[in-house]
Amino acid sequence: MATTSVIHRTFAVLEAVAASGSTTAKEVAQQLEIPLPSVYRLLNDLVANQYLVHLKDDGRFELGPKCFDLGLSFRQRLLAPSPIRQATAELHRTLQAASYFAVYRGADIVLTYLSDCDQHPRLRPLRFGFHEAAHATAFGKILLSGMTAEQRGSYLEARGMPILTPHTIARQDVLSDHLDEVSTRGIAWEHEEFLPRTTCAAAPVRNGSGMCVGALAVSMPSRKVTGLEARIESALREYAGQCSRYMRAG
Amino acid sequence: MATTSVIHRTFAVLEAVAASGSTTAKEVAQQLEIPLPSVYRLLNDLVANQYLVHLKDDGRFELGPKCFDLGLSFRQRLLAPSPIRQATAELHRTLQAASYFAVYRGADIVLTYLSDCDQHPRLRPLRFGFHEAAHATAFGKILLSGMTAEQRGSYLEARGMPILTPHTIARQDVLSDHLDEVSTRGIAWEHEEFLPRTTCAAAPVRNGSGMCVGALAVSMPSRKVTGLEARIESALREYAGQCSRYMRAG
DNA sequence: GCATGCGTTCTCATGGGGCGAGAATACTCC
DNA sequence: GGAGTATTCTCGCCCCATGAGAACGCATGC
Repeated sequence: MATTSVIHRTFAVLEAVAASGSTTAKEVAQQLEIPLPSVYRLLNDLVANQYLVHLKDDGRFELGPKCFDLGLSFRQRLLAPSPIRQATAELHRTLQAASYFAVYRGADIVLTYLSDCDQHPRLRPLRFGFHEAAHATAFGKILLSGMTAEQRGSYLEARGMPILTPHTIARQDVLSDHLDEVSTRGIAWEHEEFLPRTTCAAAPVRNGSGMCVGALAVSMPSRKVTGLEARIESALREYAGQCSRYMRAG
Repeated sequence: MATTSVIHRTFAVLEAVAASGSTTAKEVAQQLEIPLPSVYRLLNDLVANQYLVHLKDDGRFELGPKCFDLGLSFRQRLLAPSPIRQATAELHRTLQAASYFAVYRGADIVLTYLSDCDQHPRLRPLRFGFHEAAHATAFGKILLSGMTAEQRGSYLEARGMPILTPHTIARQDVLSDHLDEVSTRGIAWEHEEFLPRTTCAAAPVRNGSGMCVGALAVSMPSRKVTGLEARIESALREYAGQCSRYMRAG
């Protein structure tokens, strides 16, 4: 499948170490079904490149500093710019709800900022860099609705549409109709399709050409939403508009 | 030098992308002096493994989500346990100074927690995962003094003793004498050897066998230190003692 | 001291597959 | 439609990754 098997293997080893936190050459070998000498070669190469460290005491391997550096570089590159962060934080304050900002990244959809607090915590699986389940999140719907039909098709093809709750939209045609509506309304709602008892809403952020480039979203316990729909939508539009203004300027 | 050149090359490409934030195949090729087709092969393998993404719009390559995952795993593995973090934070509050906690990690010396605030900010280059310049930091001196002579020798051999300020100790024999003193006093001072106008101090944290396993440290503007030396030392000893107690228990 | 076990490295013959020049293709922008 | 650029394909060469097996180093136990 992958052209160069060495590289694939190397990352398999690296990820095996990452997953277990701390492991031995033997464990990696039997887990990945690679002969021991080869595993040692790979591990040593990874150590030489500072992606692993070899703990001499007990002969275990763990992640090395370069792994963290990569993470930092990724974060630095992707973190939403300060005006966007501010708008997201104000949305959080205004609606008393955890707020999110997401963008396209190549073919992907990625969360690049979150604003929450102890009273209004983020949804558990959501974090900076989150890039799954677009079909079941409000910001995902916004960004899916901004794609061309074929982009969206290959996106859903590649990732599938996992069923996360009884309300998750699991059929492409249903989703497609739903996204048309999202697109015309300029707001996406997500009612317990991602997590039980949780509702999200999102609005698009556009650049100078009017193209959708991002999504601003909030999450709330479903019981708190009733009656506030209009207020949520107008706040989303308001702050998404702020973001769009920044996008047009920059 | 590295046995498997493929792996070395692959990481060279990955790091080139990380360093530039966003780059093209051609730039990588001429920067690393690797023929273009080979660069594309490596880039595509990295994309296939989710360590890079290929931005279709402008044909640039950037870091992929797996990079962030690695960073998270590293952080999760290394972050100091909660009692240690609390002790470090209390030291910060007590002395009104940014506080740090560092440990051994294989042959390395790594910062695994920092506690600071706007009034008492951390030293700029210091961050979670920092693992350089042990000869010029207080916590580094503590942990170097806890090594055997040959461990320390090979450590300094491998990393050298870069001169960071006019006061940086740059000779191994001088450092060695200094570390003997540190070891007997049970406190390390660092006076503007790492950053100008900045002074640090550290105390060892020991496990049940009395072996040094960590270092608790503070940094302050040098002008604020005068007259407080005794108070700083006793607070360091106090909270390092708390950490040691935790280490004996765990 | 000798035996045992485990982690790690070495040796070496084999052949899979990585390599890179060059060409071909797929784009985009005038 | 043509020039320029980004990306992939082709293909034969030969390098070097591979893995079985053995050897080494270093514990611990008897």
